[in-house]
Amino acid sequence: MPELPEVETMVRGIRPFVEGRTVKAVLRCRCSCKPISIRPRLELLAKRLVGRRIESVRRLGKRVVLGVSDGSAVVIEPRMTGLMLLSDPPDRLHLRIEWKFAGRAKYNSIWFWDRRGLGTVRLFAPGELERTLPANVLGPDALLMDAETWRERCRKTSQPIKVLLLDQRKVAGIGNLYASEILHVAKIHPAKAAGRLKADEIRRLSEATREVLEEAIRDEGSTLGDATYRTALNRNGRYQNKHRVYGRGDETCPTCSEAPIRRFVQAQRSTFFCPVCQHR
DNA sequence: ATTAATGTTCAGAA
DNA sequence: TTTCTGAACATTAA
Repeated sequence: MPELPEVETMVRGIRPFVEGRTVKAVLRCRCSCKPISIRPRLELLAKRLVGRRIESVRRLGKRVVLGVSDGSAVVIEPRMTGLMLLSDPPDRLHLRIEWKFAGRAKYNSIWFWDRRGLGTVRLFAPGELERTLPANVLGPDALLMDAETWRERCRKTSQPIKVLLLDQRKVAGIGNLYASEILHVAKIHPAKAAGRLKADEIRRLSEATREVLEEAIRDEGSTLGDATYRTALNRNGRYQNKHRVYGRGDETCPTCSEAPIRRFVQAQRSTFFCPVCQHR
């Protein structure tokens, strides 16, 4: 499930083989499943991109953005199971789009692979991305948040802090897995109202967010047992080995060794926490 | 064999 | 305005 660390890993993985290169072709991969959402349709997308250079590869929240030489931008949204790959997809059946580049390097293509097919690919005209995703739609990046920004974002809301962490308008990049991990490190109960967090809880939240996300990036993200996330070069992430609570219901808390991790549902998603470390 | 669960985003309802 | 629910989809486990 690509969240900030996984998307950052994809971006860093493909960047050296994409930036500065000219698009030679954009191809639909043969795939018997329902087609994913591509706007404009693939033939038109190809026409707009072929012959142009990709000047930048960056991450916007949980999205991958390819900056094109004419000022337009390709935005890839992996959602649940989407991956950006340089080679070796988990299977060929769910390859969706291939971008081919002119010239010869170690890798001359990138692919968007997506098993469930909930991912999307969109071309934004110059300036359109800034208009479509203004600050009130996409909050500040989780890695750039300081304690003061956290305080402002959490103000005056009864939203449980775990639910707030998932709200991309409040803060961009955190998903279900890292929300549980961050709150455990910060020692904050996931159901606590964000607006009632004390100053030192806000400080811990700010520090835990950076700590968890940066370490997860160093470990190239989390590859769960039944999930399909891999790096651009078909490696497993390693951060799953360091998960403290996510997916560890009934296991003893690694921090206090005093209680089993508990699972409950918030906003229709699983939340994991330690009732001792994260009291009240 | 059917059903639930998985977790991100958006449309539409409350 | 804000908050919530269901749908999009494919696969696996129960």
